[in-house]
Amino acid sequence: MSDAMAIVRNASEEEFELRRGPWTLEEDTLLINYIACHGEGKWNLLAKFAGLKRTGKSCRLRWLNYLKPDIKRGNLTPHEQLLILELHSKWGNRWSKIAQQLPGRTDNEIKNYWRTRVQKQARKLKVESNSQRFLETIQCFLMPRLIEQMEQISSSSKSTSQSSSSTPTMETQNPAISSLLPYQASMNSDSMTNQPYENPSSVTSSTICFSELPENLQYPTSPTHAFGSLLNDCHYDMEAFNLGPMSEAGSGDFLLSDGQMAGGDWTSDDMAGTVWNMEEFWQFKKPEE
DNA sequence: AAGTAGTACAACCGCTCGTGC
DNA sequence: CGCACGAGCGGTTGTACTACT
Repeated sequence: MSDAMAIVRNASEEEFELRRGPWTLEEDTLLINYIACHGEGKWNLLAKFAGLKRTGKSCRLRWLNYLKPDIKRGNLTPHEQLLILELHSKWGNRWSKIAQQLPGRTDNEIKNYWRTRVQKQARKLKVESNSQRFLETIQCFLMPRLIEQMEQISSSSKSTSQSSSSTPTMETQNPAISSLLPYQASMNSDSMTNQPYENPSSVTSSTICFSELPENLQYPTSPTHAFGSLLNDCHYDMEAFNLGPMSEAGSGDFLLSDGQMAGGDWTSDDMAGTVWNMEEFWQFKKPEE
């Protein structure tokens, strides 16, 4: 059927018309109530018994991506963006696997983020989004800038807030994340030590300012090139960065320090305003054709 | 204010995988 | 082994919203 929004008739299976398109409040309520009473699973039967004129597939998707109580709304924090970049460099388009490391975020959301923001910039740069060159660009520029931004948030919050938050941290929310932190011991930045991360709630605006990038910044010909030119003043331990293809799990993975992960409520509304501005970032000089 | 372009994201589709018979 | 079915995954599309002219 060419008309994607057409009503599907399948008389052999259903005596009613299957609904498609946006969910209504009534449908959402039906689905929520049914799952509250009977739990998830058996989606086709669920759709039938809940009185929903939807496919089981559709119900499952609606629940997992939108209605589930622990779904986190709002912009991705710098920490989450960094984690996505890191995990994607490791696992590729394994969105569900990546989503498992970001509590409250769905694979769909992460996929959308990657396609609409990251890949779009790759296209602008005429860099193949899955190429080694693009991977290097991410590693050499995006990740350090995100780390720097998180560092700024950290130091800012330390100076303005001494109260420790009782809000669950990313680490405590998801033990899997804390297990992904071999990187912490390698980061030599003064504020990248293992100090507990304070609640950054005092930070209300922390959009990365990429105007700090050198005006004549060249597209990196190598990771070393990029780090050397950009991060000499940033106190990063270059040895700590695994600048290789990052495709293998294990030692040397580029991961966040414990201090970055713990203590801060990265999910707070304040942090939701910390949209990492990709457009500003990509202002550096495009590679020669 | 209106039209247009760009963006974000919800939803759908096709495919694969696992399981039970 | 092969089939049917449910579940899940990644890719793609449609559209509402926003920014820009």
